[in-house]
Amino acid sequence: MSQAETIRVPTPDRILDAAEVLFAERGFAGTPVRDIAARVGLNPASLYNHFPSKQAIYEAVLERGVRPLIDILEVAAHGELDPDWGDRILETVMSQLERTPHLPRLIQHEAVSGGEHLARLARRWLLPPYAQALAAVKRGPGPGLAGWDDEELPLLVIAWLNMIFGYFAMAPLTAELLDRDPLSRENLERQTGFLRKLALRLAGGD
Amino acid sequence: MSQAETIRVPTPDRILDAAEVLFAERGFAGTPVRDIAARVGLNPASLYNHFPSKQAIYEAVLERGVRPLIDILEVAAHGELDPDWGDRILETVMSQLERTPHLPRLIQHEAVSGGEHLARLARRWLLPPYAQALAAVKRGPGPGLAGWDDEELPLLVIAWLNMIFGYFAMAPLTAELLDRDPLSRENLERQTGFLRKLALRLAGGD
Amino acid sequence: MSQAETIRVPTPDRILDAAEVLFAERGFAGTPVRDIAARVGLNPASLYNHFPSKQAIYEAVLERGVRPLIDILEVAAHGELDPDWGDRILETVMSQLERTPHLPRLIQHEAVSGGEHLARLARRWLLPPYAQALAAVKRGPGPGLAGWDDEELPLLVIAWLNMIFGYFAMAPLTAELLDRDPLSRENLERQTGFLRKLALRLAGGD
Amino acid sequence: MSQAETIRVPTPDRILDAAEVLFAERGFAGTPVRDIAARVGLNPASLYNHFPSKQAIYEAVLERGVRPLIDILEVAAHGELDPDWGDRILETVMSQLERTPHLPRLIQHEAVSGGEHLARLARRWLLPPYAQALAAVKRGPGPGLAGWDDEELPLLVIAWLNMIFGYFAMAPLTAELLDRDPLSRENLERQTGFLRKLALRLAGGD
DNA sequence: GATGAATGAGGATTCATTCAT
DNA sequence: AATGAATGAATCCTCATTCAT
Repeated sequence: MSQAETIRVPTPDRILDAAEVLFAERGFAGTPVRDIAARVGLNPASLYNHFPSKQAIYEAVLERGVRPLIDILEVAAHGELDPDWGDRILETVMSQLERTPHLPRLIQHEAVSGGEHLARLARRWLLPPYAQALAAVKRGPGPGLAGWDDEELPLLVIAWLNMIFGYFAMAPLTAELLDRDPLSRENLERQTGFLRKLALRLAGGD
Repeated sequence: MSQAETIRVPTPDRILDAAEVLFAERGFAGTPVRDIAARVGLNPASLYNHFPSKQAIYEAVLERGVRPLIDILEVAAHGELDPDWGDRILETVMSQLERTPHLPRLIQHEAVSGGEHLARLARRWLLPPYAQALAAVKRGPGPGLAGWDDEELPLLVIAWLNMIFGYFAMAPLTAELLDRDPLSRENLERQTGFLRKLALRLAGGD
Repeated sequence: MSQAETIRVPTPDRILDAAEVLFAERGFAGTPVRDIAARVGLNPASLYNHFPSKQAIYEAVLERGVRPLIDILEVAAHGELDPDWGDRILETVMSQLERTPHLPRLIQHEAVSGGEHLARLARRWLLPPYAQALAAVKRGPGPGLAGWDDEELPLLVIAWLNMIFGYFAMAPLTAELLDRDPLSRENLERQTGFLRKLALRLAGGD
Repeated sequence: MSQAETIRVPTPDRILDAAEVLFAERGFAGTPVRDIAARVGLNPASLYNHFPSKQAIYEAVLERGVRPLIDILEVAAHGELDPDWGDRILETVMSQLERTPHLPRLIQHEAVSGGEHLARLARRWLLPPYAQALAAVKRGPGPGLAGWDDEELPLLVIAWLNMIFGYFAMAPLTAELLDRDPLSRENLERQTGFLRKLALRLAGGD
């Protein structure tokens, strides 16, 4: 346990850690390389010993952050479609996002920008899980999806994504509105419970 | 009719038009004044005849875009709470956002950044309508809000905002995912219908 | 006449003047933009109001310097082939180079580097006059070219160019060797006379 | 014979080999240490195990390249002044330059720059052979130097150097103009023959 | 109102060099 | 003898802004 303190996090990871926070807060253009370096306690030039460019850092941050989510969805997509299927995904995703609470903001930044980044981002990372989610929803897990047309399903998935990611991405704003920290463990659990309830209603099975 | 062509849009408005698009696409930091000027067909220096700073342009864009939304909510808050209350707001908001489709992305940029901008933004523009929306929901419009606790209502409002605004803000991404333009009149109407249906379910009145 | 003093040299020209000297002295890579700006009495950023890049400045310097030489050769190529033809070219070229004594060093820098610059340089500026010079020599001006094979003529032209340009380009070195300024009017005249005499010998018509 | 392949060129020499090419191509300022290292297949830091600085590498390259030329001239200066004296020097120099074809470009770079390097270069390496060449010419080797004034002799020597070195230094340019490799054995022999013929004419003895 | 020119501050990145390993 | 990581000083260039015209 005292060992944990002496574990040396490799420099590239420390760079990505710093960059993740800053990119999430201020976006790509709003984040000077210098600030990333300062946060790592490094000279800006040193970053270039580990990454060839700011752009590369950005992409590495995205890759590193999105990967676990994709894995979750992939596993879920191949898992059993028992009645708790939806709950399990929701809970896994929420607890993963709790670990990387900056990621949704980063993705939001990206999505909102709609630049070239996005194209690659969407094709490489978002399209597959989106397709999986859609497929899963169509196959109808446990509670069923009574009352939704097939052509409404994509909108449902998107609305769902907006609710989950939006909650994290909008955290700074929500904090202002609610006057409390939306990312605290307590509030995250409340939000998870809320979303589960909401899902139930949307599934419309009751 | 040929008059329409010769209508001279005042320069400040043309500046705000250009800035709105660019700020929405690339965020504040990612948008050089030069690009705004170029889009208006103006020398960068000329912008300073109309606005004192880039920052001022940004705030004017926000103000101009958010104002109508606030007005809508204010009117709605004082209007009659007939059974169609929710539908009317939804439709008015959606059609207003159709006219300024970049605005949600701008707000997203802001919300996601959580910088100083946001504080003012929230206090001046978002808190009031949020409070109104919350109050309205609590008073229980037409269909009622069966089954939600009082402390869940804020989360419900936020989720609702995320769904509405997210649809617009994520348009560039959604376009990739759905392979069609989410902001076309047809798709906007579909989304409005979808949200109405969704609201019904959330209200839980069935 | 006192008017001449008050003539304002346009800033772009002043930039090119400064750049010409520095590029000739230290080459492209060895010349910081900052130094060019300082020589003009300008902030480095200001250069970019007149030229889009350091590279563009470099090319403008070359273009501006080489143009008159090309014009000379073009005129000469179409002029009469009287016995003094060679002398006239030599004298015109020498007096032109006297006015832009840095140019040969610049060209030397370029030629010696053999990079992409050179390819364009050669094709656009040097090939035509070279071809003209070669053609002129072949048609045999006044004194004739007794004793040289056709296939030796290109080498003769090149050797000739090396002698003319080399004298200017090597001036810093020659100054060391001769212990006097090779670019002084007096020495330039001596060199011109020398080259004329040398040309006579090479032409072989003794 | 298979031994030739396994001969281990000492690292310092491999460094100088790489540096010679790059310095000749791009000059001192235009050549990053990193590129030299890469060409040797070494880490940039490793160069500093063999040379104390980039500058030192540069000077070592010059020293190594110029030394044989100096030796040639020294031998020649003390050799017999038989009628073939000039031819012998010419041929020895040409064949030496054939072995280090980058050297003239390097010297050109230096000469053209006229910086501090040059001063030392000239005093240490160029002045002595220049003086020798001048003396030799004055003493009048074989064919004699009919028709040149004493004060023209330095110019003659310089012109001569320009022709010899220029041919190598300008090779990249000449290749463009002549559309063939000026440094191929065949063309070098042609050039040697051409220069011999030219020397004869300049000596003016016929 | 519009603009060309100017500029201080800052932007990402490169460079030569050092040093612990 | 080699290297990965670090760094201060530059390097080219962009940016928001000012000001005289």
